[in-house]
Amino acid sequence: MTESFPADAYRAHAAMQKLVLNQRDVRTAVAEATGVSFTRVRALRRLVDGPLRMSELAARLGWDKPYTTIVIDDLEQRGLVTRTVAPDDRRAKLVELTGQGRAVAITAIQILSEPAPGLARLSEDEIAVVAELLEKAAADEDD
Amino acid sequence: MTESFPADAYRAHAAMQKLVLNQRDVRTAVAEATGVSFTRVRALRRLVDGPLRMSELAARLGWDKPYTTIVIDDLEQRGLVTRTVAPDDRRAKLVELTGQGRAVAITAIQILSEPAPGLARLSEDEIAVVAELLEKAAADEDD
DNA sequence: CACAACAGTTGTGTGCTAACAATGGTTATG
DNA sequence: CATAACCATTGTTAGCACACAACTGTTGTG
Repeated sequence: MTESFPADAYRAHAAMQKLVLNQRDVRTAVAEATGVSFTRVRALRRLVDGPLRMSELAARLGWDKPYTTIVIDDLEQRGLVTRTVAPDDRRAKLVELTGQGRAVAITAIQILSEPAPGLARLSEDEIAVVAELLEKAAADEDD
Repeated sequence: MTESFPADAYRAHAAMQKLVLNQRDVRTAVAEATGVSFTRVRALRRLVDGPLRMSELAARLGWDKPYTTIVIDDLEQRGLVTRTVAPDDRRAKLVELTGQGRAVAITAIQILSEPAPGLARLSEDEIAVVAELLEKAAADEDD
């Protein structure tokens, strides 16, 4: 935490913030495009690789179980996920995307992965350099 | 909007998102460190360069006036800003940071400008290159 | 089979982020 | 000087993002 970065690190970080956080808040953009709040979209995104139990989902999203129930209730009512009893444990429920839910998740992913317009100011070679270096820096966890 | 970026732009963007959005949400970190919600801190940050009228502040933050009133009420009660009648127009109020309010704003700015830990994985020369290129890409508006 | 451990739900409550309509006081304009 | 335009506030309403306690039903264990 007290790593004492070189001044360029602060410049780079500030520039990244501008590029990533600029266009009137990504969360708002996702929510408007999908009609689902960003937090709920996070849940949908977690499910694209396959169904999860409520408790698994809660753990990965960092939510407590009651809150997860509320969110999934809402998504189920909207027809974006289904809840079925787990075959191996009647206590557990498997939450799974519907076709519609998958479509919403994909829309969100596309919006989130759309590069910041400012990157167009760089040449292809420059972008390649940036991509290379930043990927080295970001070898971490996920959202 | 349909600019068709090279694949590296997507890679760079994804890496930036990881770096910027990783550490358990900057907004939460700021709120916890200052005891003031991130949205309210935004108002404080707008005031570091000098007092503003309510309507000015509202316009710059993209809020409507009633909501701005609520936020400033709260900040005033906490002793972070003062409200005084504008000398040239008795309808208008000038909102100004107190010493304490300025301290909160500065704390927030420091947290927000702290580089992502992952950047430590790059050499000083690499960071310099990244800073150079990203600043070229981010020649835009503000928060 | 009693009982602890676990999965999920319900219920309650809090704070934040707004939006909109209506109102009162102040300034500019015809 | 009447009236429109403007500044800020109050009041109302609503959705969202959680947290915690208590409860039902299910599974595993001694």
